[in-house]
Order: sequence, then C-alpha cells, then structure tokens
Amino acid sequence: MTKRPSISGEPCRSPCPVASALDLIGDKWSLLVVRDLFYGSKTYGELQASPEHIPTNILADRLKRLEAAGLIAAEPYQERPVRYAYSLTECGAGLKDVLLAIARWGNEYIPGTFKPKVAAASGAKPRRPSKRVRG
Amino acid sequence: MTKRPSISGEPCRSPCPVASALDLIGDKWSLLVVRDLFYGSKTYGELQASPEHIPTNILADRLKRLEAAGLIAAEPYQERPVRYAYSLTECGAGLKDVLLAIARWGNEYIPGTFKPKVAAASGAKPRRPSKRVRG
DNA sequence: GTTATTACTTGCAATTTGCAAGTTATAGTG
DNA sequence: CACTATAACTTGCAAATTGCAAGTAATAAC
Repeated sequence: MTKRPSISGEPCRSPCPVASALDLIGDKWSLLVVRDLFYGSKTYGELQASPEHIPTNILADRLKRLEAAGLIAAEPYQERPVRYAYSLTECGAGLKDVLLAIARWGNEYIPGTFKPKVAAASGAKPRRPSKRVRG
Repeated sequence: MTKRPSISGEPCRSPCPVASALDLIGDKWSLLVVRDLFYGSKTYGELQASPEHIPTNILADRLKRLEAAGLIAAEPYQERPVRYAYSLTECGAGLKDVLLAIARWGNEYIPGTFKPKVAAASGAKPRRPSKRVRG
C-alpha cells in the first residue's frame, strides 16, 4: 500500500485515526478546498474565487498535497497550456460526513454562520479530456 | 463577549460554518486536545501524556485559546499552586460528532489506524492527579 | 537538603503563512 | 502585428507560528 504522508510530510504522529486524519487535513485550508470541490468547483480559478480568499501559493500547495495524499485527482482538460480539473477521489469524497458534522457544529455554536445547501458531488465533465503530462 | 476569535485571533474568514469552525479548530492540535478531554483527561499532565506528544507551549496555548473560544472550561481543583482541571463545555462537547466522523474516515481510508472505543464524557471530579497511560 | 513532580513559561531556530509581484501560455481587439 | 486581458501558477520575502530545549515556581518525597 502506498504511504500516506502527513500534511507536513512526516510519518503519522500516532495510529489514532483522528491524529492520522489531522496529519492530512488538520489545517486551516485543506477542508475548504474539499468543501469547494464538493460544491462543484473544478479549476484553480474557481477554487481561488471562494469567499475566504485562499492565498494563491497556499492553494497550489494544498492541491499538490491533497493529490499526493490521494484525496483529490487532477485531470488535464486542455493542453498548451496544460490546465487541470480537480475532483475528489473516493477517499476525498468520504470526507462528506466530516464536512457535514463540522457545518452542523458551526451552525449550532457559531453565531452568524449560514445554513449551507448540501450539494452532491457533480458528475459534469470538463471539456477536452486528454492524456496526462504530469507525473 | 460576542466576538469569537479565530485560532489566529482574527475575525472569521467568512460566514460559512465550515470556514468559521476551522478558524477555531482548524489546526493540527486543537481537536486532539478535545479528543483527550472526551476520553477523560483532565489535567495538563494528562493531556501532555498523550501519544502524539504535543509540545508543552503549544498545549498551554491551545488550552488558552479553546477556553477563550468557549469550547473548554478550566476549574481550579487545588490552590497553592493553583491547578486547573479542564473539561469540555456544551459547545466543546458538541464536537463529538465531528470527532466520530473524522475517526470513521481515518479508519476507512488511512491504513494502520486503530478503532477507538467510544468513551462518554466523564462527569467525575479529579482528586489527586492519577497516572493514566493511553495508547 | 537534595531530588522529584506538576504545570507551566521563555528563548530561539526553523518552518509555514500570506501578501505582492512576476511568469507562462493563449485569446481577443484593432 | 502590437496591445491588453485572462488563467494558472511560481517566486520572493516579511511576519507569524511551530516545536525543541531549557528554565521556573510551588510543593512533596526521600
């Protein structure tokens, strides 16, 4: 089985599933990227346009790490220049319950938060599927 | 006090419940402290003894922040020197579903993680600090 | 009176963050 | 063709955060 690097590239802190999960998604931005992919964002620009304004270098870094961890997949939708459409893998999509639990907690205990409409992971395909260039 | 400070002391990034929640608990350590309190840890020493070995200054900082955010409460159990027993508030205890969802996801997608026994939040008062060893 | 324990605090180097600006490739306008 | 615009990143760097190690204060234990 492939090794799953933590968010900081280190081995897992402990075999606790919570600690191991936080090694991958325990930071301020990763779950927001996952949230946006759930809501149908696909491209770098769409992810960047979210209301939290993730810094562009952080977004690039999180996309790399989440892909390396197997939570998301990058598929080129055009060449010259190569542009990628990002989507959740089954592993990443498995975080839906986590996101829902967090959203419910936020709604209950943090005043001023809105109630999100739950969106299904979109099946719409980006144009021009082509061969991979990136390893 | 109406304002809920983020983990970095800033105002919330957006009214999204997920983003707002991550402002409070979106880091590598906060949810592990909450997890340990769920499992019955009460004192600083017990929290520090967890297998992930949280740095002591980080633990002190997180306890302050989580208390300021209203997720945990610190109650003195002895004077001279003052020692505090930490416990989850209702707000902090509300994170149980979040922890469970994360643990389930970790168990399903991260190999090598153990299945935790779910422990109820204990209402027992601390007497003498007792030795606990958790794995 | 020396050592141990608990619960922290402090110092500091290294890492991470985030703002801003730069880069690369292509499209559109005149 | 020159010029502007856009999309998707990359790079530079100051500031903030992290985490290791050591220090501190109060008390108990030997």
